[in-house]
Amino acid sequence: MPKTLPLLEDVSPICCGALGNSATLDLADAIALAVRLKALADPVRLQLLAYLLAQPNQEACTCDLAPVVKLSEPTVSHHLKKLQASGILTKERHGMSVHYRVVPEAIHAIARTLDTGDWAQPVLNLGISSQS
Amino acid sequence: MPKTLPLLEDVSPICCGALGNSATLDLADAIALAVRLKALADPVRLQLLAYLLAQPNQEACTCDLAPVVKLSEPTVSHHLKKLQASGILTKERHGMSVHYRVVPEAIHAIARTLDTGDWAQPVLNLGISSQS
DNA sequence: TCACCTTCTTGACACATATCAAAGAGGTGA
DNA sequence: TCACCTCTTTGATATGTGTCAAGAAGGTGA
Repeated sequence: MPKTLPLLEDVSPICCGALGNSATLDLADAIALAVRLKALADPVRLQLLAYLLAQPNQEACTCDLAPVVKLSEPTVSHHLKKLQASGILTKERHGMSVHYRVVPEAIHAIARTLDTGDWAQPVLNLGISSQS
Repeated sequence: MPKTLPLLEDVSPICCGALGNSATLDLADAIALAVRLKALADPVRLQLLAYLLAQPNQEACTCDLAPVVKLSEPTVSHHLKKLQASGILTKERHGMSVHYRVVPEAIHAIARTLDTGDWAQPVLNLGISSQS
């Protein structure tokens, strides 16, 4: 304890309102929302989503997506897995290839959550599965 | 070149539609949106925002905010700086203390961008200043 | 000027994440 | 079975990020 000042817990601040510590967002809820936002908060993943949204069925396979973002297929696979784990994409095998499809409700749910400020809401029960 | 297979650029995929590479989201726009989402995509910053939104004027000073998230003041200052740099908060000196205030339009703009899928839009001209 | 308060910056550290090459896994078709 | 295709996992590396202690910066009041 090298300081002579009291610890943070021992003294109440003088400066402002000293508002009654009304924590309005539980840490668990904050983490749940942050995980979904973090899945979106990457330029590569946004580009992948934009491309998928522009497709007729909002779906495409990995080999089509890699050229879109000009990255290696393992890297794209990593990003797709992350989006799928957050419930923003679903995946489905079609013969040799795997089709990823956008779940628009997932994106809308995140947008609505941000818009209304109801951040303690469950956002939408998106399963948050690890992978298929 | 240890592989005998042709490079990705040399061969067109056979699997799916071989859709004409219609890049729908420019990399610069993707980065711009990702920066804003990344500012939101942190549990601590979400808790800080939720607390600020619950205050009468949607503002508070640093010394009030540190206890809310139970972190040191330098750490909270770092998070507030990040939110301010993304245009989500504004800062203002009041005597000794500094008041941070939410810019609701900034959050609404991000939500609307996600909701409409117009990700190449400028989101809102939030200045994205480094700091004051 | 001095003591004090609030806030920010710096430096250091641990941890998370983006990326690729290489190899493995799962499927198709001869 | 074998060759081939698509996709994923693993291992390694580089970069980014959250955190704190220590000290500096900016302001107040005596």
